[in-house]
Amino acid sequence: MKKLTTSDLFSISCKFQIKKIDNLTARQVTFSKRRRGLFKKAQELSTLCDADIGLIVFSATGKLFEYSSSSMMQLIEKHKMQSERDSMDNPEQLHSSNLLSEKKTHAMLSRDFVEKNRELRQLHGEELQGLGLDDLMKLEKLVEGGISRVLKIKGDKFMKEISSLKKKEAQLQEENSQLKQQSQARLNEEGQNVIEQGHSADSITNNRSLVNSHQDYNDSDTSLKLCLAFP
Amino acid sequence: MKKLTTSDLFSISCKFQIKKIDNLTARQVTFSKRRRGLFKKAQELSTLCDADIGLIVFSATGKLFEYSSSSMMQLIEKHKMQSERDSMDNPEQLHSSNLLSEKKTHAMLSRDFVEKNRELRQLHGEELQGLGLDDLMKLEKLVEGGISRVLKIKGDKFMKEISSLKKKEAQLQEENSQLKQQSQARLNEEGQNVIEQGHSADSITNNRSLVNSHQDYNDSDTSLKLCLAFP
DNA sequence: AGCTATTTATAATT
DNA sequence: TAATTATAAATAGCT
Repeated sequence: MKKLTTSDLFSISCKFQIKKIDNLTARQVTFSKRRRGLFKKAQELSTLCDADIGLIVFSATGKLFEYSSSSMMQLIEKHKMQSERDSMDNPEQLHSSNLLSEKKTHAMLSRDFVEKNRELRQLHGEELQGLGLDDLMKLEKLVEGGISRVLKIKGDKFMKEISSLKKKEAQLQEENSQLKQQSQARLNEEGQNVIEQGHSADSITNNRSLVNSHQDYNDSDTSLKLCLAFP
Repeated sequence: MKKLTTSDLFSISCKFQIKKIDNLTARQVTFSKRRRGLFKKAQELSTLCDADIGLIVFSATGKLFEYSSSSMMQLIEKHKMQSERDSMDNPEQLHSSNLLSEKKTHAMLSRDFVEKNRELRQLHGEELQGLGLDDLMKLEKLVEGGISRVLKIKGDKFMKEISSLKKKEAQLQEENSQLKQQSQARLNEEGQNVIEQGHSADSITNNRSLVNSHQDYNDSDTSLKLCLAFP
């Protein structure tokens, strides 16, 4: 039996302290090894239990390592959605049914997509192992038969969502520019107003302070002109 | 020494097959155990090597489990940025005219999509005609090999575009509501103004018409109140 | 869920 | 960085 060292005695209850490794080299080596181990385990879990897994690791130096059993993007979207759904019991649930249904569609999409991908991978995986030609051909028919339908539906849904989003964007932009125009128009009318009734120092002062209180956004040019017009 | 069983012989090179566990119960148990293990290892790596780690696991049934050494949101943002930076070497890097590049992306996507579908259908068609087993298998490999890549890239692009659109939508909505607030605030101040200096019928009329010209959107309530306050 | 035999991961070392 | 090995940790198969 190996003799007991001080460090043995020190660490009887917990062999390896889990705390930041001081030595830089050791830390880097450990990072490398454990990272590989972690990724492997993630992959195993995903395969063994049919789980959808995403793993993002930033080294201390900021380098990115990532693994995902399907697509990181999808996974993140799915995660975002789940989070939102989980916090759906909170205030802003009155989210105009439009956005809601959109999210639903999107969620379903993600799920379908991930599932199909997994199905494909599984079939692919099984097929690579020792299957007979017959099985191979059966599988092939199965996969191929499904693919075009899946692709079509998936594509349609994506396109639908994208065009819906673009439409909404256009609407918002429209509304937005209207608001800006109106803002502008109002300022101009205020200017006219001042000119028309501006005969007492008092009213000028009033208007000036009114205008200035708004100059923290993009009409400030106009405001300035208005003010300077009255020496 | 323990005697060798059939299963021992079968699994000399690789003790545990990493493939989906058939038995549901066993799968669930393993999922539970390994998930815990994975999370623990993630946590350890994060602590030991000062890494920033995020781990997202969806069970086969869609239940979400997650771990992150800091904040999942931040991590995801960081990841997104990294990805963007990484793909900065590609065509659409002149992201200044955001919408333009987006349209380009979209167009390319559509084109890719249509093309791939056509390719698939063609292959499918060829294969249905009297090809030999060898050709069949070659084709299969070709198609299958390509599909996952295509699906992955396509999905990623779609997701990217969608989340970009959503982001833009959020921004617009934000800007929009700010504009509305400002509009509101100004109307209120105008109201005050009217009260303070409102001694001539002229000025009232002026203000009223000004207000009315804006009532085609949601401040109309306030506008009405303002108007009615002066019989 | 808890136990144990066994496999796997990994810290230390070269 | 890559092997090697002794040891710790994880976990599959049971109960």
